[in-house]
Amino acid sequence: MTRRGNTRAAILEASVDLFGSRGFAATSLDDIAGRVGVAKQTLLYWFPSKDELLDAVLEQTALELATVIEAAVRAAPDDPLARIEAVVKAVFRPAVRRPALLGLVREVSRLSPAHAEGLTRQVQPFVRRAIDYLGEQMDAGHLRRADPGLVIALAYATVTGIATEPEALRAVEWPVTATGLRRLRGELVGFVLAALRP
Amino acid sequence: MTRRGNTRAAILEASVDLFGSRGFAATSLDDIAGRVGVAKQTLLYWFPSKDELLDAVLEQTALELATVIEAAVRAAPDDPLARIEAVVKAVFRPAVRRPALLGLVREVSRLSPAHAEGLTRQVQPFVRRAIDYLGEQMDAGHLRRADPGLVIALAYATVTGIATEPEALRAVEWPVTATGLRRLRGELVGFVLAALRP
DNA sequence: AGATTTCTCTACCAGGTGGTAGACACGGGC
DNA sequence: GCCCGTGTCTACCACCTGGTAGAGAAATCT
Repeated sequence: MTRRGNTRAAILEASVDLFGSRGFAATSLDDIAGRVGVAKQTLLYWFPSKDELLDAVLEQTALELATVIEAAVRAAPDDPLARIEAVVKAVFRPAVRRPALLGLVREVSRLSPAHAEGLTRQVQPFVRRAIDYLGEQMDAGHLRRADPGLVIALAYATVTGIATEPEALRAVEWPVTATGLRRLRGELVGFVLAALRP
Repeated sequence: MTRRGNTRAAILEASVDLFGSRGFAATSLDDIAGRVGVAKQTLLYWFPSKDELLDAVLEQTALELATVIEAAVRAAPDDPLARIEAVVKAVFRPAVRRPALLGLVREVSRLSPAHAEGLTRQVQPFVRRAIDYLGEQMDAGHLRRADPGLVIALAYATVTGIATEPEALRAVEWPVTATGLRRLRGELVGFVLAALRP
């Protein structure tokens, strides 16, 4: 049929969803192929092995998230709290629309160090810049004094955790509806900002 | 050889470690058996299937954590912030000693709803009590006004996230040494308390 | 002592896994 | 018209998975 050039993209998208929700090991190539509507061997034509498919998926995910975050930072005013709020909100949107995205990032800790390192290296410059920025703002008294690196890790853990663990929300009987999620976003921002305010 | 009655316990312990670190699907019965030093069929003697093994593992984990938390709450003074600090510290210890413990709790979101529900039901009374307590303390002005249920979920996400994602710490170049972890604990407590202080 | 229960093992199986080999269809360049 | 590269397929394989059947050793009971 000589599909349009989007087979590869469709495979990547389905892979993000399945790897991110069920986990890498729990997802078979047949699962992905089935969802895309293509034979397994077509996957192996585009990506020589499951491992390399994973690499590509991780890279694309990191890119997507980086783009979203970068745009949010650029659009926000200079105030650090406003910027942090913008980033949290920016990450929240894709997290809700496509929960598997952050789920995949989390999956990284379960994978081989080799895969993890790739993603780590990719976010490295962002982290570096964020640490510097937070450090300055703390020195200026605009943020609570703390270790900037850890603050990033903690905020990341909070946002990612709440977005990827629907069971935690069910446990506190939180309604997973549109309005419920909007309120959740508000509370999430409130929580993180309160943790960082001087 | 008629081992002492601890074969079952050894299987459970190894299962927590492996399910919690690699994930349920990525762990085979042979992996567990190998670590315990026993044949795979011995596992299937003690637990009729991999699924029921998982159930037992989840139940035991919930019990362990509940015990630790209960003890911490009981020992802490009546002040809500002091109690929260005590709980965070109490959870931090086992989380560092045995990272897979919390990793397993997190794995729940990837499993079938049936397994998740079991654990949810088990923590239900705790959550209920915690929500009531936080609500009262917020009314009394001892804590920042927010939705008590969500605050619990958020604090849980923060603690679990930071404890189960070594990659996040590596990304911000945090030293995973004894003193590094002690400082981490301090920053974690500081973060959560700052988020909850009125 | 003999029978029974408890615990662990070896041997095996059906089904699913990631991956290989190679055929077939299509389109563009000559 | 012919060839060649691209993209997709069917057929197949070696291996690993969870799980079954049943035997054997040791302790416990009678």
